[in-house]
Amino acid sequence: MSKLKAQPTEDKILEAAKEVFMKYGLYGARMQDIADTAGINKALLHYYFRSKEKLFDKIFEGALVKYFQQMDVLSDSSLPIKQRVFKYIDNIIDFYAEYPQMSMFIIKEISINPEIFKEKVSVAKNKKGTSLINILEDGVAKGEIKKIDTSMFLINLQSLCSYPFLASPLFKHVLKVNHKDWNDFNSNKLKQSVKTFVENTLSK
Amino acid sequence: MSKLKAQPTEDKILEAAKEVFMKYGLYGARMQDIADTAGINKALLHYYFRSKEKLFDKIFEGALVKYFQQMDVLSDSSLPIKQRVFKYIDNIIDFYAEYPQMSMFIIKEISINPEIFKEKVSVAKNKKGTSLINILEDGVAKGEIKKIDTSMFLINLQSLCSYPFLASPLFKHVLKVNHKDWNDFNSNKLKQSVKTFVENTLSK
DNA sequence: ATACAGTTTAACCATTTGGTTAAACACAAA
DNA sequence: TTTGTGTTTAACCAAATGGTTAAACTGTAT
Repeated sequence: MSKLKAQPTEDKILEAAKEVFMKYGLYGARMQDIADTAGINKALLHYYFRSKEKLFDKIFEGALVKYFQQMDVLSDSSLPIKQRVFKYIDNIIDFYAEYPQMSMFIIKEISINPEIFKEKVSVAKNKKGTSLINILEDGVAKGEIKKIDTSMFLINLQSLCSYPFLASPLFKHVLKVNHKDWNDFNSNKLKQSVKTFVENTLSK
Repeated sequence: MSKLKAQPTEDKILEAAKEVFMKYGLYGARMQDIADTAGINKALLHYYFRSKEKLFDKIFEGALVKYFQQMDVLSDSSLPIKQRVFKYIDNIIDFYAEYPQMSMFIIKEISINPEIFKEKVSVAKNKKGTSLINILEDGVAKGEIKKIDTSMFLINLQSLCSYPFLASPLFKHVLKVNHKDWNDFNSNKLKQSVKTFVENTLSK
C-alpha cells in the first residue's frame, strides 16, 4: 500500500506552469495565473525557480525531450522498415493524444525565438541519433521500400499524426456544426488511416 | 500610371497588428510592439481602433473570413468531385504559402476562447454553405468515389495541407540538421503528394 | 490670412506584471 | 523548550502595459 503523500510544491508548480505556458506561450502566460492554477502563493514560483524565463526553460526543455523521445522506437533494427514506421505511428499518436498541445507549443516558441531551439536541441535530441530519414533512405537503398522523396514523406507523416490533435478545437466545431460528433474521433481510427497512407506510399 | 500614395495609417496598423497578433496571440501581443512595427505613435492605435480587443477582433475576423473563403471553390458543381478536391488543394496550399501562420493563429485563439468562434463563424463562414463533407458524401452516394469515412478524410486532407506550413520552423531545423535543405521545399511538390494521397483514397 | 476638421504626438494615468522582502509558519534536532 | 532550517505568506516595489488627454500639426475650404 503506497503512502498517500501530498504533491510537493515544486511538482504542482511544474504541472501548472506546463498548462499555462502551453496555452499562452512565454509572453502571454502570467505568473499569477500559474500560481493560481497550482493553488499556491506567487512568491513560491520565484522561490523554487528564480524567474519566469527559468521556469519556462524547464517546461520547454522537458517538452522537447518528450517530443524527441518518441523517435527512439525507430532504432529497433530487428524489425523491417515498414513495421518500425507502424510502431512509430502508434507511439507518436498515443503521445499526441496525451499531450495534444505539445506540438503547437514547441512550434510556436521556436518560431518566436529560433535561438532557443539550437540551445536546447542538443540536450533534447534522441541520443541514438537514428532519424526517420536515415531509416527510410536505408530502406530505399536496400530496395526494401519504394523509391520516395524521404523528406516529403516525413512531412506528410508528421502532418497526418500531429495536426488532428492540435487542430482539434477547430475540428470539434467544424465537424459538429456539419455532421458527426467529434467525440467519436478516436486515435485508433487515425492510426489506421495513417498506416494505410504509409502502406500506399512505401509498398512496391 | 497609378498614383503612388503613401499607405494610409489605418492600413499600416492593420498590417502590423496582423503580424504581431499572429506571432504572440491576444494576450502575448503588446500594443507598443504593434505601434513600432507600424512605425507610428501608440495613441494612434486607440484613435483608429478603440481598444486592443477591438483591434484584435478586426484581425481575427479577417483571418476567419479568408480561411473559410478557401472553401468556395468546392461549390463549382460543373466539375467531378475529384477535380474539385484537386482544385481545393491547389487553392488552400497557395493560401497557406502566403499566410503560413493563419491556421495556427485561428486554432490557438479558438482553443483559448472557444466562445469567439461561435460569435464570428456566422460572419466568416462561406455563404454558399457547401462543405467538403457534403460534397464527399454526395460523391459516395452517387458512387463517384470510394466509400470512405468522410470526416477522417477531411482531417487527413487538412493535416497534409496545413501542417507543413505551420510546422515549418521545426522542419527547417530538423531537416537541415539531418539532411536536405528545407529551402528546397516548394508548394508544388506538396500539392503533388497530397493529390497522390487523394487519388489513392478516393479512386475506386 | 483664417477658420476648421481630421490627424498625430508627447506626456501622462491607472492597473497589471514580474519580482523582492521581511516576517510568520512548520517541524525536526538538541 | 529552544534552536535552527526550510517553506510559505502578505505586503510591497519598480517597470511595463493598456489607455487617455490636451496640445500641436496638416491640409483644405472660405
